[in-house]
Amino acid sequence: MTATPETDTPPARGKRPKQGEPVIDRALSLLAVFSDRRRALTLSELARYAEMPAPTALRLIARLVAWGALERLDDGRYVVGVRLWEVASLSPRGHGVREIALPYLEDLFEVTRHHVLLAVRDNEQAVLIERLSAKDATEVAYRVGGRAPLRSTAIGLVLLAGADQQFQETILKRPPEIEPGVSEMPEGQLRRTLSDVRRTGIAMIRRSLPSRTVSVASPIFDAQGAVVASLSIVVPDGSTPPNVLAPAVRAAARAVSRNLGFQAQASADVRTHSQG
Amino acid sequence: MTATPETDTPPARGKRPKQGEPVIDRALSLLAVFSDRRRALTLSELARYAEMPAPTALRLIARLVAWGALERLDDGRYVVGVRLWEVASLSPRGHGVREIALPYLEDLFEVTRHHVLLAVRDNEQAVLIERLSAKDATEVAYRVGGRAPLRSTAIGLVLLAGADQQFQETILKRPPEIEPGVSEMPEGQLRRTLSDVRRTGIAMIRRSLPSRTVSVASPIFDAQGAVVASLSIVVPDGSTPPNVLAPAVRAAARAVSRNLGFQAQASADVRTHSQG
DNA sequence: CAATACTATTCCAACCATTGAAAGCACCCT
DNA sequence: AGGGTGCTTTCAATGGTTGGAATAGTATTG
Repeated sequence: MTATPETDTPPARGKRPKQGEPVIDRALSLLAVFSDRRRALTLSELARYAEMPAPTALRLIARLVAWGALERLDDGRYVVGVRLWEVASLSPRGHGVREIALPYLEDLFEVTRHHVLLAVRDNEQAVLIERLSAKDATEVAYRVGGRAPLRSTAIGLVLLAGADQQFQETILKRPPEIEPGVSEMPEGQLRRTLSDVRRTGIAMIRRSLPSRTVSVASPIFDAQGAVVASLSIVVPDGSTPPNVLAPAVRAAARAVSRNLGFQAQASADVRTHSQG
Repeated sequence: MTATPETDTPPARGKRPKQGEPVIDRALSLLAVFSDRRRALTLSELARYAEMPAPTALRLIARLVAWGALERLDDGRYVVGVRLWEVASLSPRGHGVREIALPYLEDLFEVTRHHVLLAVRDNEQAVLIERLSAKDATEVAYRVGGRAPLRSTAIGLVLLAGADQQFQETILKRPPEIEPGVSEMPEGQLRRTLSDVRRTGIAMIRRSLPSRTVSVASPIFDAQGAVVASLSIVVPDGSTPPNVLAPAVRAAARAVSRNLGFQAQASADVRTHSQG
């Protein structure tokens, strides 16, 4: 124990690395370290990925564990806790829509026996809120809680088509990302597609990875007529033809919309549409 | 909330009231304010319920919103954000079990067309992880993300019966809570019931509120043979008799267990059981 | 239409929770 | 035994944090 008040003890003081960041941000960055691939992490892993010293990480984690945001496994690793999940279940755009939509998703699922998806938009991506899949269903690209691109998925196109003009322009201007298995559309075609989606209430996309599938999606509106979510079905390419699926998907989406207080308009275009 | 000023507040000396609490705890206490009844809150509501000055609350909330843990509505109120939901979806005991169990829940649901529930234990309560319900199903007491007592629900009894001895004793010693609609068991009977649940793999409870229902639940085991979740079905009293439901519920629960890596033992008692 | 009441936001100087290097433990592996 | 890795505790310096006060905005009332 060095308890001697030294006078000449300025031992090459290293700069405090990342001091200055708000505590909450640090705590949240710890949570953000968790991902599909990283569901259980050790202290040092958390500290490393969140870029902070181990003692700091430990202190923050201790608080998070005490509250229940994280849980500690027997082997010492940390995982996201049920308490956090519990609070998160109050997210209107998370479990909120889900709760209302689920019965209709189930109906659609039972009839078709194919993947049924529900997603909302968060920033520039679609977040998968729910997915019903048969045990023996074809492989599917995205998991619940995961994110999907807006431009290259049916479920994303619907959300993009329903977003405010300004946001759409931002995305449209962006150079197409290259994603394997889907053919990205040039800006012109994308514009036309979005317009079609708005008009018909249906988006359709074919992709070849991870397996050859066709997706058909339709928008869910809230009471104000805004697109709040997107409902989609994914079937193996070559099984049920899309034009047969479309009415079922649209009907399911409409049913959910109605349940959200949306008054189906007599007019064809419910929302602002750009050009004819 | 009756605003009683001088409850435990020290002499109003103009001193900092509650300074000294870790920032994270405060931030988390803000999250904890949200509940089934309080899904959208104003700044002042949040500050009031979390017991902190408005400026402090605002500052913390700002960070939470920036990260996406909270979202701000057009009317200025705050709700739990999708980003938080996204991270929470990585909770092994939350979405984790759910993901694996869902297909089997669906099967059970389709066959029976009654409420199918999935829950895990968190502390002294059961947390509802999933609930499948028909659109026209009977009213049910608990919602997904909500909590249910261990002693007076079938789904809870299963979790209690599967908990470690020490925890069980703690609960058993506790005086029975009075919950309307269910008859609480005295300690002796409860002990016998728990033992039965362990032996048979089935818990059954009848309740009269919010409607007359019968619940049948069965444990889900992980690879180590520990009870990690509980699967239950809730039917209107007088419809399908419990002894008909039991096998179906047990089978579904076992199917999930197997999927979790549980090796069904030949022996009857898989886990430590107290006394015969 | 002013008065009242409430909520939201900005400011800022005092202050205490926060910080991370260092050192001590506890386990591996070889 | 020795080297390595990861976890935990300690502690003094410090800068993020704090909340009263003031201001602006908004709804309600007389």
